[in-house]
Amino acid sequence: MSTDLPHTSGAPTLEDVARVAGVSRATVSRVINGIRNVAPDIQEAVHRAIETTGYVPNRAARSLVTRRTGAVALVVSGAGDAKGGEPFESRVFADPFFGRVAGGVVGYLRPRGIHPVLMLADSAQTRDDVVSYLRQGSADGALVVSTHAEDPLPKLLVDAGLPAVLWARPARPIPISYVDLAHRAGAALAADRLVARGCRRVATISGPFDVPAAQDRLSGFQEAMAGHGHPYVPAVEGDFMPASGEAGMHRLMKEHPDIDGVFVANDLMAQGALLALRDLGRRVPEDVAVIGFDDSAAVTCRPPLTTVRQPMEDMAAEMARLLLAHVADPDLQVTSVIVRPTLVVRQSA
Amino acid sequence: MSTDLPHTSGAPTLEDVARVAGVSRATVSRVINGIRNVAPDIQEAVHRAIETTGYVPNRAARSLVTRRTGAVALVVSGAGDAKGGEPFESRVFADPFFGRVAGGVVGYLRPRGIHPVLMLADSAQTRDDVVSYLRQGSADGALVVSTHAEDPLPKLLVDAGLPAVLWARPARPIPISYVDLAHRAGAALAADRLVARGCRRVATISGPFDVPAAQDRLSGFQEAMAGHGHPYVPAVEGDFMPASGEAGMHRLMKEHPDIDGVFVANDLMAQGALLALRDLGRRVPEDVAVIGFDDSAAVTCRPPLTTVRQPMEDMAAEMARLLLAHVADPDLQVTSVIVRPTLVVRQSA
DNA sequence: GACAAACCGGAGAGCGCTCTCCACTTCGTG
DNA sequence: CACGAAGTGGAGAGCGCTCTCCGGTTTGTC
Repeated sequence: MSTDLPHTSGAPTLEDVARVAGVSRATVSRVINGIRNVAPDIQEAVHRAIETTGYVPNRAARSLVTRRTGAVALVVSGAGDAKGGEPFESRVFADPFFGRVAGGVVGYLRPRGIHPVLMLADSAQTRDDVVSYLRQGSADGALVVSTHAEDPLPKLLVDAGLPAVLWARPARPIPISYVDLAHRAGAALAADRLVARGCRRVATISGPFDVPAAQDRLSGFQEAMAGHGHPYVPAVEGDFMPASGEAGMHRLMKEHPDIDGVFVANDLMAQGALLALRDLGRRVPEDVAVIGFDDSAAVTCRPPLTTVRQPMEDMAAEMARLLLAHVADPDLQVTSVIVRPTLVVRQSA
Repeated sequence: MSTDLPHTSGAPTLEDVARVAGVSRATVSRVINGIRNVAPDIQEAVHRAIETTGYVPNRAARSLVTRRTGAVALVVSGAGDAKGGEPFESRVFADPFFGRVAGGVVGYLRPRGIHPVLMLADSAQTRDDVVSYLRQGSADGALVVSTHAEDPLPKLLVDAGLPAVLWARPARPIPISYVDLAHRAGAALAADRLVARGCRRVATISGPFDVPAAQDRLSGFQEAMAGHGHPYVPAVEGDFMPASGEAGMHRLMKEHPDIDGVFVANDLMAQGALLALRDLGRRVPEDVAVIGFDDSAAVTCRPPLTTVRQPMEDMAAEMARLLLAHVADPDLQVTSVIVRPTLVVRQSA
């Protein structure tokens, strides 16, 4: 019969399905959303009608009434103008760190039928864009990874009453949920290992002092070394990039030629440090033991890097879980999840 | 006056703005969307009303009527079960290749106020999810990066009449727009360089034979070498990962100890090849010259890698541009954009 | 000064969906 | 056998926005 066809061109609507199934729109909606009891034979008829019409619910119409989108923003926030050269987006996404976080988020969200929207916030303008984006109901909440400590975005989100979860504790305390690593404990793991190996002259290459994680790793390491009877640990500051690890290692060896153990605040810099050590003719781990942090680039190093593993995928998944909880229950209390790192022993220490 | 306040709790709507500005909904809509002429003083009044109410248009309501979402899907498609071990999302996003593509896409899309939705398609189920996602109007089109040659997703998209643009030419010709690199020309650049340096015994480490780009790089290189009077070029197959480059290099040197130049089909494998060469005590470039491809990991190599640069960010931006054109005009003809690579000379050759 | 042409702003009809009533069955129970 | 409780499905009111008509007001032109 001709009335079985959609009445207008374009995608079939609920109305079309209802007509084909011989029921009302409301019933079809119930079947689709699994609400209340609908007699089995009618459910069956509706499913058949959906099948034959090729119906797919319209997301915009649905979220107009439910006030939910089934999307979350994954925003990378930082200072775009910090260093010249490449644009922010190139630097950010090229970092394996981001990739692993994205992987963890997607791994958790995908089975739940929700997808992350990639956003970058590197200026006042783009930060406002993120807030607007959420306010217009384009996403239900935000997962925020800040590259800079003083990032104002988290506060903007809190002030706007938008659900959000942060990667890492914010520099300035604000009422927002976050997931972080026990950096100090991780650094202590490295210190223990170095001492256990018999290293006597230990140094460290830290991350930028203005990022809390870098501070924690540094002070955690120094403290643990102090506990092992080494009150003074030479330290140089890097920027988490390989080149700074290389330069830092050179400086360290020049100033303290007898160093026999180094804790480097992330794997990327450790990679550079390894290069420097090789150039200087020092064997790793025989002459100098090296421990990295993150377990991000460890296997591609020569020798394979002993490192403090940060389970980024798990942490990212945890962020997603927390965010969905906040979205489901706006009154949910702010919480923090601190994950414990583990030491992965390979060959460099 | 009390009527200036939104009549209900929740976000202000067009209606609220209209009331405050003393005009109709339609006029506010016109001002916001910049359609037709609205008297300057009224525009002014509307803007003020928007300001005071803190109005933000509701995306769902808007796209319900415009049938546009202002979002595109960025889908990474491939075979998830190919190799055991880590889940697909971890492998994919950890690859700097993906990061650069994402960066290019975001760089182009962001100034236009549109954001990519990250999706993964690694099974029949998830491929259907992508199609459904687009069909329900959650995104206006798809940017597809396939990791596998026989990926069925592009065809599904074409069959569903959904706007989509591919990264790289599909293995099987289908009517879909794509952006690709002139791989053969790039390989020829490498051949020319090696020959110009005086290399006499040249070999190559190729990518997997089932990916078209790898084939093109291999045959393009062989052909160019033939043109230089070298009809036979020893070749081993890798999988684009560092370890396979290292293994390949060892095999090559064992079978042909007099090799003095190698073209490696991507930088990641070249990185591994460099490691192998160092282990074998060969100096680069004095004993063996090495040229990579992509310019992705080149600067972190020792020595810095001479490589064929693939401008991924530009290509990704071009994909985005093409997709938006297809979205704006559904009848737009299918096109392909082939980008020319350049040789970046560093120290390895 | 009259008439058309341009301009401006309002009314109102949906876009496709969810969800709250309500009416109608069908049971179980005293 | 009557009566309320539970279960089942329909009607209809919006969600917030865009956009087509249309009527009213200016402006230009002979």
